Amino acid sequence: MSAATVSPRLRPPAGDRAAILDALRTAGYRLTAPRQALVDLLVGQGGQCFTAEDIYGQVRGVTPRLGRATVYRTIERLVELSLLERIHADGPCHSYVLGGASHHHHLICSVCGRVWEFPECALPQLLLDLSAQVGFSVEGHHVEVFGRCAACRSAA
Amino acid sequence: MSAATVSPRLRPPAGDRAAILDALRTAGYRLTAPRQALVDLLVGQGGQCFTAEDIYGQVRGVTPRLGRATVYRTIERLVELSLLERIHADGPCHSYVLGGASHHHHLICSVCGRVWEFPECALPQLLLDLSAQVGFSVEGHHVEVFGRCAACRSAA
DNA sequence: CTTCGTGCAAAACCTTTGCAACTCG
DNA sequence: CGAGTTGCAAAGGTTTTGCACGAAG
Repeated sequence: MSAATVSPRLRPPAGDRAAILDALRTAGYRLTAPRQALVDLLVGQGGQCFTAEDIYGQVRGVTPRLGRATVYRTIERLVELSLLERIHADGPCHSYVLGGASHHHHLICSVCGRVWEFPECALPQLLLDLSAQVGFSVEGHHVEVFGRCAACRSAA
Repeated sequence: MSAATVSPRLRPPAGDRAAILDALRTAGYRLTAPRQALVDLLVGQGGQCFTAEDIYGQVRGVTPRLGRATVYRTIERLVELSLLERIHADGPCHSYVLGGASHHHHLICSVCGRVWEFPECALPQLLLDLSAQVGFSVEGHHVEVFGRCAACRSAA
């Protein structure tokens, strides 16, 4: 990949354990052991997207007593705080990626599931103009681009 | 709404009962009574998005003997034929809208759930350029804009 | 201490599947 | 008729909830 020459550039998804725990504490949530274990796991996903059930499966190997409900509740909390972003990929219900704090969009590899973020909002003015035409007040938007990343293309 | 002056314009989602039945037949599927009842219901959604369970709930009042499995199987078939489009809105799993045959994007009212389609692909060249930078081969993309439609704004 | 969080288990959902009966073409 | 469809019921999966115990601040 030679992405370094043009801007805006792509950057790897954020996954800062300390920052996440900090945000949790700041929001008034307790820093419990299960939450820390889960944050560790999430950071360990390396920017790939995952489902709640994925995480539950993985956590069983590390902290077997950690319950399914805690996984779901923690994920929900992180989404509320925009530390985790729910992405709307196909498949068994919701997937998530780390690092939803800043506004951005996704580039999703259909082979390996890895996600890249667009650090800038690339929504064209055109869409906003069209929305205004029908009296629409835009509250948010979501852009997903699907394709094959370089690694998966060369592997084929 | 005064959308008529600028192009590309918005158009209401397609919902042509005859065309759908025709497409089903052309694809080699039988035109059974349950399928026709379901198509009627889908057309009757008036461009709003819905879940499979929504449809099942509604069909019970009209054709009580029509089973849940038939609803799910019919929806799947229509999606395969691009007569129905799976949209990735939040909420209890998958939602759908009628009229996925042409490439377009969605404008979704967060209050009433009504969906407008962008008849043209408005994905900015920028995103494609960025994708190319990281060696990504783009296979598809999906754009959703959330907001409040004119009717829901004036109702507030 | 008091409140918030956890684990467990069960419940609630949504979706898919197996199979005998049925019906469109 | 015969292949494709349907209904029913049950299974499979995911997500949510209730509650008593436990831990954090």
